[in-house]
Amino acid sequence: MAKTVTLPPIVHPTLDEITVEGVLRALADPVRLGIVRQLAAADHEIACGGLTVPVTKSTITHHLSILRQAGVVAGRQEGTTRFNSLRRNDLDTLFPGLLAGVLAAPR
Amino acid sequence: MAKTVTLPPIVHPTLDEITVEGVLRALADPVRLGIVRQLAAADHEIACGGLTVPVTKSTITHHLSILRQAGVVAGRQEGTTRFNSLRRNDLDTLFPGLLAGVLAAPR
DNA sequence: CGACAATTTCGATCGGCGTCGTACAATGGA
DNA sequence: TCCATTGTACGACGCCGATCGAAATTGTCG
Repeated sequence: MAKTVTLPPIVHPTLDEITVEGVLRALADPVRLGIVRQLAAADHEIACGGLTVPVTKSTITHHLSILRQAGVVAGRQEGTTRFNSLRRNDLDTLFPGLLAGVLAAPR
Repeated sequence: MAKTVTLPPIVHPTLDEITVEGVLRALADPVRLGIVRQLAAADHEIACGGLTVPVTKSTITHHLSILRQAGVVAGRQEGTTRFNSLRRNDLDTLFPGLLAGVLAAPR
């Protein structure tokens, strides 16, 4: 059998668990905003190691955890690699225009 | 004489001085988010004392200062009273949809 | 099995920020 | 002139979060 999912499943908040304040807090950090921008620019998944950020790996893990708990980012496990993607549809549903407005900012 | 403007003029950032991260940081606080919601709901100016928030006066002053420095709120002095209003047009110009998305949130 | 690679977890540190109370300044009216 | 009202300035305190390094977990490949 090829099924080897021993890792604890990654938990994501459901739509009704996502709060606007949580999302704003998650986005209100330069490192996390950079991560979100990279995920939005390349509209495919990106592994932790594929992110360009000026912090260590463990700090990246911390930021991704916050982004996931806030409902901004989704994570998918594949082997030892974790692929991250923007929950664009969900965010657009809850807070239409928010993400677009943030990403429209030149800087 | 009726003209008595001796107070230091309130400074507001110009459009090119407003950053998305500054705005997000300003909005990422429950008290400040409440203030913004009140200003948005009543689309007229509100004095500091007219805001309903669970903190002391001096803390309100602090939060309004942050909101003003971030470019979210504009202040206008009239006598001893300071009237505050949302810089809705400016924010919509810089980050179209952001404010709408935030205000669309049920909670 | 053993080595390596990807990521997480843990513990510790350190700075920033939200909060308050008090004192202070400015304005307008009695 | 004196006082009430409105808001600001300042100092202090406590807590949360961003950061790092080291150790642990998990999976893959020889």
